[in-house]
Amino acid sequence: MASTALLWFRDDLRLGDNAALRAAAGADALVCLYVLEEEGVRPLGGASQWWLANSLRALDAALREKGQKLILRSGNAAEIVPALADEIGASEVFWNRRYGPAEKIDGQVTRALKQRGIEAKTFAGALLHEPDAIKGSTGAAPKIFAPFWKRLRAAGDPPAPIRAPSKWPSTKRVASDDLADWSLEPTKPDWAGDMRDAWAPGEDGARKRLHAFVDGALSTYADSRERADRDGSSRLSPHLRFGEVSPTQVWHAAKHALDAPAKERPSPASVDKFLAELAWRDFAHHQLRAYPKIADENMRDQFDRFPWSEERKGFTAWTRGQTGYPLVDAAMRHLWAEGWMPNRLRMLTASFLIKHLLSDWRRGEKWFWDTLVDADPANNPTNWQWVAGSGIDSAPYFRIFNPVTQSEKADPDGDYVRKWVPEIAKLPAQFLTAPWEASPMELEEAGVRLGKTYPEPIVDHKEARERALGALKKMTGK
DNA sequence: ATTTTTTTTAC
DNA sequence: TAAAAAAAA
Repeated sequence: MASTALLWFRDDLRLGDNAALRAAAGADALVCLYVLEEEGVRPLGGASQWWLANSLRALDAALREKGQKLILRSGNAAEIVPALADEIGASEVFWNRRYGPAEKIDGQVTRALKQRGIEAKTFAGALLHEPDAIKGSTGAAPKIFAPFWKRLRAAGDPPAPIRAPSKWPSTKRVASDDLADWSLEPTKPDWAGDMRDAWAPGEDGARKRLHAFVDGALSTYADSRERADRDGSSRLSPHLRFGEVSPTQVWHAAKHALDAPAKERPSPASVDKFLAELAWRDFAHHQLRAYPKIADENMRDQFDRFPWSEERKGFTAWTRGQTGYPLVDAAMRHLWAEGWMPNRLRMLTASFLIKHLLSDWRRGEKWFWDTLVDADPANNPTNWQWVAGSGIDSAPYFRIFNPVTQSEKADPDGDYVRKWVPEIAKLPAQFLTAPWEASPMELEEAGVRLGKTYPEPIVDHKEARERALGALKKMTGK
């Protein structure tokens, strides 16, 4: 009897290194499905929705070249997947495993399929190593990154990536939603223009980005990643978020760069740093799994009694890039325009919101969730709790970034600030980190009127720092 | 994955 | 006296 397989795509919108796909392609007929889930997973923010729409289009186009197409359905996956499996007469349903609260849905799907006599076949592919593979001396995954990273390294390289199937089964005609009806992309104000220029969602875009990075910025990654004025980041985060490239593919590509001739070879320190960043992604997924409410609850409950400021004006100024601290503002405007900012500036802007404005980290996390194209249910809350100090493994409460010092280090010539805060672009570089220090004459020559064309700092750094240290110290009870 | 203050060291 | 290192937050 001819077999039919259902392949359920989720956060793995790729054909390469896709174990579930490889296995499903062994059937006689194949149907590929994506479900816009309305239950059991965190609803996507605006920027991520834009990315998803483009990634789904890219995946559908790639599948059509193979005689397939991507079937779209929306609703509760626990009902949709078994129903579709029934509809097409599938004997097996394939997917790559995901981790965290979404596992509950997958369990429901598995049980519903079993009742119908259909087998769920699941595979690894979302992380470098599956959560259960990394264990500390207690048998649980280490809750601190350093030992986690040590264990992950000790586990060795993840298995080599596998290729997309070379032979494809036939497909079946199945009704699909129309992507346009999902309204994932902006219409009235089309705010995605800068995103279209900055990104190429989809597996091809991911592959090109990976190669560009491995052949380019990786060589100086350890230093360049700290610089806002250089393209030192890999910019792979949204591709990884939607699984257009697997962390395994990225890991092996970075390691492979060490085999290049000496002249083109990246420094081992840079490769190591980059691999550690990849490991942070695994670490965050472990954290999400251990703390399903990581986006809503402090991991350290002493933060439950911290008197966060409910004030709105400062928060709004932060979201709009109007704090009066040029590097903070540049980064927040960059985020709004391209749906992304480099890691160092995420730390700086998050620190500013939490420590300088005393805003609850959850407000900031939600803003990033809505505006980042790479908004990830594990990474985003993990990193916000890290900056807040409320995470199990996190920065100590007294770690407060100085926005001026950071500006001097990350953007010494002011190129990044000039790009995103053009109203002060004519100021000499020395004042682009702190325009309030320029004399009235220098401000006038640059066409800057503080408080009019560009804000005065909404808080004084020294005062804000002392205020935060006092409040945080009081919270700890010491 | 820091900043600021204090202390030490090196001219 | 200034830079570097250490300590404290």
